[in-house]
Amino acid sequence: MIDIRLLRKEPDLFKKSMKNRGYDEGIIDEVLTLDEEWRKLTADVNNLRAERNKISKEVAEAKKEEDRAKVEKLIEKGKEIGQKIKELEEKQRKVEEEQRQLLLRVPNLPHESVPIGEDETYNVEVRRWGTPSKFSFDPKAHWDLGPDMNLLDIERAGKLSGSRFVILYGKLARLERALIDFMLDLHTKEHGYKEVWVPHLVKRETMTWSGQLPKFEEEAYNTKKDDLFLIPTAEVPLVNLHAGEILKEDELPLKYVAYSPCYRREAGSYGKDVRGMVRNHQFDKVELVWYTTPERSYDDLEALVSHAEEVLKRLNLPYRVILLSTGDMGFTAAKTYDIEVWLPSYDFYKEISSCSNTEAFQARRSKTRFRRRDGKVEHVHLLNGSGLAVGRTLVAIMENYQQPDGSIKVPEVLIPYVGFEVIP
RNA sequence: GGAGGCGUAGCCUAAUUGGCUAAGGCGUCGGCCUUGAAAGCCGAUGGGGUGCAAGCCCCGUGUGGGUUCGAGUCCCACCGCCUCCGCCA
Repeated sequence: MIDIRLLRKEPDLFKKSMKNRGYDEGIIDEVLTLDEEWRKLTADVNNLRAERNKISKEVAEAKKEEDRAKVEKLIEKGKEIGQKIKELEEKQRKVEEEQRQLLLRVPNLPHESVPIGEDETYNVEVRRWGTPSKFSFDPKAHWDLGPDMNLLDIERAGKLSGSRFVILYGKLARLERALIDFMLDLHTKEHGYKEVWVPHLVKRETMTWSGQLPKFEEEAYNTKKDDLFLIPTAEVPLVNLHAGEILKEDELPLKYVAYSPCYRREAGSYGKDVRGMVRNHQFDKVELVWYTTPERSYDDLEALVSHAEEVLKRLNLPYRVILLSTGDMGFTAAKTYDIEVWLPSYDFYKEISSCSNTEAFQARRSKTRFRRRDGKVEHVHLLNGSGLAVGRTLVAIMENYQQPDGSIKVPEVLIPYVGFEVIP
């Protein structure tokens, strides 16, 4: 949710933002019109309520004086005002709800450091690490490597669940589990995160607070009977952990890490990444979330990105970091870095982590605030990032660590976790 | 799933048969005092509207409705927590 007061003061800022993101900017004027109406109604209702409060007091006084005629007269007047209030309140509620529905569809304001452009071609590469793997032989894609050794089963997954699901067996399944463990260990032991185990089903409000709803309902799996949603990322439970709470400035920043499966319908991605396990309806992810203050949130974002990068460095996987342009950024983000890992099957870099500062956008929706040392209460800034997408990390290892004989070497740091050095 | 109980501000706790400003304590912040601190004293400590401002007004007792001139208090629904029973990996 954007700040309505800032919108009143600087509507052009938001119109520009909408345009830069490729949204319809007309919604801003609609919101402002409704806002004006709302303020007028609010003033009117408030005045009437003040009058009613006055009458109520007079009734109490008249009763004490046992002036029955006066009591009758006042009650009559009070009834009249009450009726008027009811009418105006109903109007006000309607306008308010209408405005809320519009506001929930306005994306976050991009930070000034974000490149302006309509799509990913305006993204800016920030840095590269490592050099793309070179092979003395013709490297295979993971969708050939896995099935060849009978460890990745896409056909049977299709039988059970349809397209965009996979089954892993034996050493590959073990490697997936080891990656989760390795990432959690790194972030908790070396980067100071607190491990959290979260629910995978959440309420509609929870999805709304973190920004997935109402705009992206098509993207989420929903259990009709209870109106619960399967989380598309652990970001959802993590950024709502302190909804409605007032945190202390001294306890910030709070750094959380959670492993969870992620469930996504991938409704708008037909024909994209159809082979293998790069884009599945269910995948594992280790997610990093920060609760922090406005003064330091952008420095903290850099730290968060470096924590995600560290995973790739330890695994010795080549990657690059991209600063997303306004047109390519997600709805809730003010600024986003993507980390892309080198995938031989794509002969290019592929997204493996997305790290964003949402500033107060999500916190405003979930009413997550903190009390400053001087007593002032303010919304926290919320950061989130993958550290990393586990399935894609597995893919990257398979493809980058493959050997001429078709086997896959296990990255050094993972050997203690899995207890073997080569797959199969 | 069934029965009962509970939900007040950052925290803890009050509020007559519905009636003046939700009382009090703790914590936090600011000020006075002090060489510094503690103690003590004074003030502030949820959201919104309006106004250049001082200020004025409204809302806020888990959430949403209802009854009433007037609701923390009465009624309904929902959410959450606790206790017990049932079921269950």
